[in-house]
Amino acid sequence: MSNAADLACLCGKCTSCVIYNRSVCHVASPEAMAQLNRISHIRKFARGTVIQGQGEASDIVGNIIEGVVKLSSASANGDDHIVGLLFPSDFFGRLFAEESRFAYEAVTDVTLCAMNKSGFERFLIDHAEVEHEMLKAKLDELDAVREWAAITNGHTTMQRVATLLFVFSLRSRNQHREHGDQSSNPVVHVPLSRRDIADYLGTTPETLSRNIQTLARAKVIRIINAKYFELLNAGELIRHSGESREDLERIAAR
Amino acid sequence: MSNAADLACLCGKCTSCVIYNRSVCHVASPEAMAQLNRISHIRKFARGTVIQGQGEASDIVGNIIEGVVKLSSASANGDDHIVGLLFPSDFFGRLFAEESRFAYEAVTDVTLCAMNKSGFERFLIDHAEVEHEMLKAKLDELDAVREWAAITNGHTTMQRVATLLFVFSLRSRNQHREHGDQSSNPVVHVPLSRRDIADYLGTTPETLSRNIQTLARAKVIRIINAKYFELLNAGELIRHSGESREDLERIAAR
DNA sequence: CCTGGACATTGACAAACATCAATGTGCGGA
DNA sequence: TCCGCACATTGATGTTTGTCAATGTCCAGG
Repeated sequence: MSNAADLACLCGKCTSCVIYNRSVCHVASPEAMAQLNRISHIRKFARGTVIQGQGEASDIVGNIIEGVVKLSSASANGDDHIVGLLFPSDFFGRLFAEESRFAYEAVTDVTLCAMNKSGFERFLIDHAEVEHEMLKAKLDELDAVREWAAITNGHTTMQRVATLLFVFSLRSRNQHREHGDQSSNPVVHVPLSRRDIADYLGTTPETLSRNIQTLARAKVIRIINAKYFELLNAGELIRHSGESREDLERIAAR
Repeated sequence: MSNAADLACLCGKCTSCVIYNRSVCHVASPEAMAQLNRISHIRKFARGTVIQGQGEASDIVGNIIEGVVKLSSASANGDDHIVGLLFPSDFFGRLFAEESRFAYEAVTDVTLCAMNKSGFERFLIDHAEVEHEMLKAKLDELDAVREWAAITNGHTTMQRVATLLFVFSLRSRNQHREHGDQSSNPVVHVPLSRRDIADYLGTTPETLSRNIQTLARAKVIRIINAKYFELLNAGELIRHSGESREDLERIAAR
């Protein structure tokens, strides 16, 4: 991809990058930052693109600047499960392994701050302070994955659906208000298809749909269209999730 | 615990430690190893002991030398879920966080190579090669947790039970043979109670028991007692798991 | 503007699972 | 050795969920 290189540093200096403060880059020294600027370049992927296939050799890593990426695992019998979602500022790719155990697929159009994997690995070994930050980020991610596993494991489908909707509502807080009206109800944007949501929650599109419609009939949410919901009654949604508000906020925070 | 300090270095030099080759320690330089010897000490916990409570301040970390530790998360409504199991050579505790999101409980009698958390954190920052190894270990763990989540998520209880039994059979391979007879069937040791297994698999003790009995009636396994099974037909067990043998071996490997 | 195809919803039914209750089993302490 | 208690198993039953099939809806491309 020759024009990928042309796009290098489109983000300007890393310090003006929109995800700078939330990504591991922010601990890099000026010298390190200059090197990051050299080895990174902006790449864009259209919705639906498999950026990295399951079991494929892994050669690209980086940070997500815009969009959502799903991490999925397909079992032998054909059905696949989404084991993670990556949002802006999340690190993308599998460091220090020959191949990736999971497929990475763009769920929306995605903009990536991409780097050559082995190049970034060398960078990390030379810059212990960034590697240290990476370790901390991965420890947080480990907690988050385990927490999500605990939720999908022992809860009813309704509880999972409510949890997902509320967590997404917290994530898109202040991002979407209908007509910019601050006094109207929050609008929740879930950029996944029903099938993807179902795979993420460990259920089927049919069961998922029934639960969403039940919440709508109970006037907890209003379905604007397939990917947008108006949150009518946050308290009821929390009640349906079976989690405490604090737990939900912690889950949304990462 | 005054006699804990007395037990320091009971394992002799770290290089002769039974888990040395599998733990992060093996990349430490002689100087680093000497320091590890100074800050670590052996601690033992009886079966059932909560080594660290959920949400408690985290001040102890280390490697598991012997025994099994469960990592669990209790939700507001009372039921708790096991989000991980730790075996010998696995790292114990939550680095670089004020408190632990999960409870750590000794499932069997446990021997730990324990260190003060902040002491080990300082050690890691001074020894980038060990921190690098820790990062690699945590990346592997992340893959493993996601893989396990994919299994518990979208499979039937029978598939999960078969998967667990087969993975444990691979882990205890060559460890248990009835009467030392190498030609007899493998003996699988599952050191968890039915409730713990159920919590780990996201089901109930009753459903779990029914599935185990079904496997026994089908002569896939023989129940020796509650925690020991003889593996009569590995191929059938794999078939019931719905996974490929390679996937199961990878899961068992970590 | 119309149309085709992908996606979402709804319905009917069967299978899997949780729950409640009772019975069986094995282990450790008196 | 016996007893009591925790744990495991079994049974009966109702709920939840997956599956199969049909219908409805939305959007992009002609």
